[in-house]
Amino acid sequence: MAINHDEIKKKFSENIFWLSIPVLALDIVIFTIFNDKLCVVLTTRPKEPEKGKLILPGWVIKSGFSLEENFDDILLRKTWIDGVYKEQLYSFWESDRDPRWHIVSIAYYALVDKDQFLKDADFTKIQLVEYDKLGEVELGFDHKSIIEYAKKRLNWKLEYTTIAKNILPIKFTLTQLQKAYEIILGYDIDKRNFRKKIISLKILKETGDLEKVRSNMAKLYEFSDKELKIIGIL
Amino acid sequence: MAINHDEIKKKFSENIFWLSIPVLALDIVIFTIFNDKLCVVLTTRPKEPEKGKLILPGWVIKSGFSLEENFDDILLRKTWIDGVYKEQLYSFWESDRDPRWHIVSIAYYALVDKDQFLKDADFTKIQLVEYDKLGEVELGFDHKSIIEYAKKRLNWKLEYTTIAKNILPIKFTLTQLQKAYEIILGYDIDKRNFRKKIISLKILKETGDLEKVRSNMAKLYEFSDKELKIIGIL
DNA sequence: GCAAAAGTGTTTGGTCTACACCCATGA
DNA sequence: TCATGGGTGTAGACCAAACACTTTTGC
Repeated sequence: MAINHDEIKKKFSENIFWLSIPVLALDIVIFTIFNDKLCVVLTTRPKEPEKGKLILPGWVIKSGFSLEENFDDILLRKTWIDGVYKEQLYSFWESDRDPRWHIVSIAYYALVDKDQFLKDADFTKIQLVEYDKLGEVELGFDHKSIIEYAKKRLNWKLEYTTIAKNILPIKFTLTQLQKAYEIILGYDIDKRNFRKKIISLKILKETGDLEKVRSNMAKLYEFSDKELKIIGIL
Repeated sequence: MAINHDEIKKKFSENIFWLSIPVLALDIVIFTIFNDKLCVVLTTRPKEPEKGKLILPGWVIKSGFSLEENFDDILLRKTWIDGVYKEQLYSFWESDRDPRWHIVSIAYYALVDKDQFLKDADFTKIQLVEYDKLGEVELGFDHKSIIEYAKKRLNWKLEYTTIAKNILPIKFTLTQLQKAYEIILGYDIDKRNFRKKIISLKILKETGDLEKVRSNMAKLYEFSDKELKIIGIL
């Protein structure tokens, strides 16, 4: 990769650098399950253009810090959430965001358990919007399509990996797990088949603890592997 | 996404802008099958740092053109290849590439049929390296890990989509198709099962043409759908 | 006549799907 | 006593994997 340093320096000196290369931003699609609905964390755009519309938490990427570090920094400053599962999604060309320069947005998506989210989140800065009701709100820039892209990836990851653990508490019942799948994927799953399949995959281990659910005691499980495993779940 | 224009402008005026945001580059992993081997297109880094090492074709992204347009431009200028199947792979933080600024590389991978490749490519600028022999050459920057990442994605796409058409000529025999799968995936496939499966998926149609292969006549097929289809192949 | 590649079916084992009832207990 | 959710097994359909021989013709 040959970078023409001289040309870039020349453009600097002419103060037109900001026209010749795009600015890099990082936007985050944070999913959580709240009130049995899949929700997305959004914030309100404070200034023109698109002032007042809902947008994804994001910011300009700073040099000197890796993408991961930029992610953590943006997440913390924008939402006060700390330490979530994250994955890079795609880089989008957002040419219309600002007339003065072009922006490339590196989009990430993140999953967070509701309880951790409620504990940490700063609701003066952010709000939760149900995924199924995104059509009813006004989203800024092309953030709607970024969220839809993230949702597709999430669906796929649910079906083929153990990613579900990142949207659940550490210990959970099989019914909770199944419900998370049904909420996100949007269809019902047969209870017996689901349990048989999950158990046969040996991705969970019993914690030994029980939780009282209404009247019965339900076994609490946890994922036996800390790492994400690629394995056909459904 | 709140961009702090004032802050950025201030940094411009101080001429330290190039320290505060990273430069965006685009690198391309081009795969083709040559001599029954999966190969990658590489070029030689012409200057320091990493001078003389093999690197992926790439260049700094220009504002004013979309990522796609930047891709086409870089591909054409660097290899003289025109019009290939491409897909965005991942964005990598390449902090060590140049001490003076940080680079984010948006990596793409591309597939090209050998014949189109040979017709177009400018071999004074590029060369082919067998994927399995990448360990024997010196690759610059972190391009080895980018290529490995691309290979994983390619494997997955082969198994679950009709992407194979982009590395084959338009018309091909079932044996050619099977061979492409074996070369890329790296293991043998049962001929009868492969044919049964492929035919049952109805992703191919007979062209009516035959090709003389040694002594027998083999039916030539083509993909019936122009678009990439997501469907479990293997 | 032999090497090389095309083409073609069947059996078997495993996996997925559909489906229904009992139990415990809090209200 | 009833509403709620936990927990369990089986039969049939479908799919994947293993496996071998005949045909053609260039050399």
